[in-house]
Amino acid sequence: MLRSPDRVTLADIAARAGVSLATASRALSDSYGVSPGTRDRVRSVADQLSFVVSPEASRLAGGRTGRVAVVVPHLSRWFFAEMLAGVEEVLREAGIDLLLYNVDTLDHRRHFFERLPARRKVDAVVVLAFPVTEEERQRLDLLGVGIVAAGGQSARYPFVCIDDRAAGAQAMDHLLSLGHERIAMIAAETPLAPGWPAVNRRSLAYHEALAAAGIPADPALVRDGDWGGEEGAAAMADLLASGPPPTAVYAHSDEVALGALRTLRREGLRVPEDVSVIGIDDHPLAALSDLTTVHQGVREQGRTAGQMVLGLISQDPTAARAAVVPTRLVVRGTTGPPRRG
Amino acid sequence: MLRSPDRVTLADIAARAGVSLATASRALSDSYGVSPGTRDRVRSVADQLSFVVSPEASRLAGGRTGRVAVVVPHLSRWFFAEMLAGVEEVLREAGIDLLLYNVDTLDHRRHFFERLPARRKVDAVVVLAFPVTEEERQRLDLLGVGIVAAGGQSARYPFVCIDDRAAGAQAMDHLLSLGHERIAMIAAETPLAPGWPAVNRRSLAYHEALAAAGIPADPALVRDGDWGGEEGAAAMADLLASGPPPTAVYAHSDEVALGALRTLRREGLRVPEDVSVIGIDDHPLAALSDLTTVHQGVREQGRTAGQMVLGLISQDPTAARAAVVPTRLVVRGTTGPPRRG
DNA sequence: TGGCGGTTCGGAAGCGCTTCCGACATCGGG
DNA sequence: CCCGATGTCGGAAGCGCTTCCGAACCGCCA
Repeated sequence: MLRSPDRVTLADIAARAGVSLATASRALSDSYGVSPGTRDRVRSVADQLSFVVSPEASRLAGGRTGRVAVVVPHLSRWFFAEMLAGVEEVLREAGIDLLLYNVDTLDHRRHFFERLPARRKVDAVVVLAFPVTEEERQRLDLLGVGIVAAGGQSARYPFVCIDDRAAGAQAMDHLLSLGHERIAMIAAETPLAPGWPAVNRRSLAYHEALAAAGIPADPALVRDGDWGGEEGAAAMADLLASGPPPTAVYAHSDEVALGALRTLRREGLRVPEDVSVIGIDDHPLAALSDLTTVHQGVREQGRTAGQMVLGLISQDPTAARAAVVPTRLVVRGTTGPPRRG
Repeated sequence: MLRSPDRVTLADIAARAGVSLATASRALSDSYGVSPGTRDRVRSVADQLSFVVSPEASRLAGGRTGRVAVVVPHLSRWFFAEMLAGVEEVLREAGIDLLLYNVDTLDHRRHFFERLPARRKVDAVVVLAFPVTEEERQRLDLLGVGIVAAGGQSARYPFVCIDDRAAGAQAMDHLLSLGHERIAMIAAETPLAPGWPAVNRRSLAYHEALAAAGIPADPALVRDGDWGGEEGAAAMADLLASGPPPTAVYAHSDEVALGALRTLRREGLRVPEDVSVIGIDDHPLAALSDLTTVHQGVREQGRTAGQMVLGLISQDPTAARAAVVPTRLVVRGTTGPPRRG
């Protein structure tokens, strides 16, 4: 049995503070029944020795794990990583450790929900921007801990997200106010997340805005694809191949918009003179392409989700169960009025 | 059938297998001194009840934690997230949990090394693409566990990275072979990582390539900045403001290159007709801007790092202590021969 | 002054596992 | 046929903590 270099235990703290093991434990875990004086004394001794309770022992003895699992479907995409960073920030400040589970393929996803590797290891779970199926929800319930959904609603869990319908409306209104009428939409759908409500609501906004402007929707101007840039490029190519180009393109995400941009440029179309393009996200690299977009505070959503988790863990009944963070239009260089003619 | 909370213990397994607790433990952990027959019997009982040892109890009793910490300086950047995904992939397959620590500011970094939140919680640590100082190395040693550096060498830890000098040479050779002579360099340096060797070696490649081609280096064509796109844009602007434009720009990263690209376009310079631009990374979004670059297998580096960690944990003396993954030039649309004249 | 409810604290029993140590059986060689 | 080496296994002692239970003590009212 190998011993770690530092072997300060609760017993040492208790001894130095002149209290029993039981009291020391209560003092550190902020339990009921310890006088403020004693508590502070124990705490200061612990701080002084930079002592932290062994999570293993604590958990084993029936306490909390001090850990939260975050399940993320696509780690290497900015949106997810950024939101994860937000969650991490809050948890770190609270001294909670973050267990990461990436489920970027259907196989991994199935594996995760079948084996439930987080079982008995965490006090709560954050489901990052993907909708769980009913079956998965049942599996997750087996963990017996609180769950929050970040970046989208899911299975009645407490959630934090943006108003996708409003975001879509912001994008469409911008295009419409510039005078566009022939507006294409490249909708994003991911095989990992069939039926992700965000998509539908962003599509809904498209149709609503068109209707409100008295413009008949043309199904030939709508394409579906995955969230990636290459998919956006392909959809745009398909759009161009099958008829006269639209004067504007509303993409469900910045990555998709960037893909569309590349296709347009390769085809010799000028942006925004010939075609305007708008996305949603405000991806930092999209700014480098001068993409007009709708900004959403991704990191902020992550942070809010982190706070919700903290509330769940501490059983705080006043903790928020829903949060919608606002979005805002960011006009850059890829949108302009349509050409006269 | 899995119940929550799952209350099957080793004792149950032992009883059903007709052995003692001690033997059951040995059988499951593959220790010495158990006959093959007994071991298989215990294992099949465990499988049948889908039993897994409680990591808490196991660790408390002197076993491993089954956890690895990954320290990453900038989660939301593709490079780091992608590499993290690689590490996660390997660890997940091995049944190891991944504890994430993001240290994206100097404060967080100091906090991490001072408090060592990973203390007593992990079997190994992966330091993701940032160099630790001597002082930090000493703190890290306090953890008493193995450490591997991914995405760059650091403090004599086992490492996996690319050959930055070779990568830089690939980029420079491409530019030179196109006939460029007036080549600018936008070097990246991050405040989080002073003296990061990758930078120096990418710069070294610049000077070596120039020298080998018999072209005198012009200090006026070199700029330093952070890794971000905005910094690249600023550096490019500065470059343009202070003299006749170069015919080519060698950027230390794709994000920097994308920034330079934006500045060039805003200034009305055509790419690659007027100015060629090359980066390093092969960022997926850079492909959407048709950026010529040097590809590095980021995810692969992460996976390799994950395997090194596994080797460390299992005390495998044959485990590799160093890996250099190859890079390759990817020619796209932002480079071409210089204009005649 | 006696008794009572409330507060603060200590003793001690585990939580589920690993591993030291020693018991026992078996087996080959002298 | 006996003895020690070898191979298997069980008993039991923790690992560091939480929490139940009850003891001690406080102030207060009758």
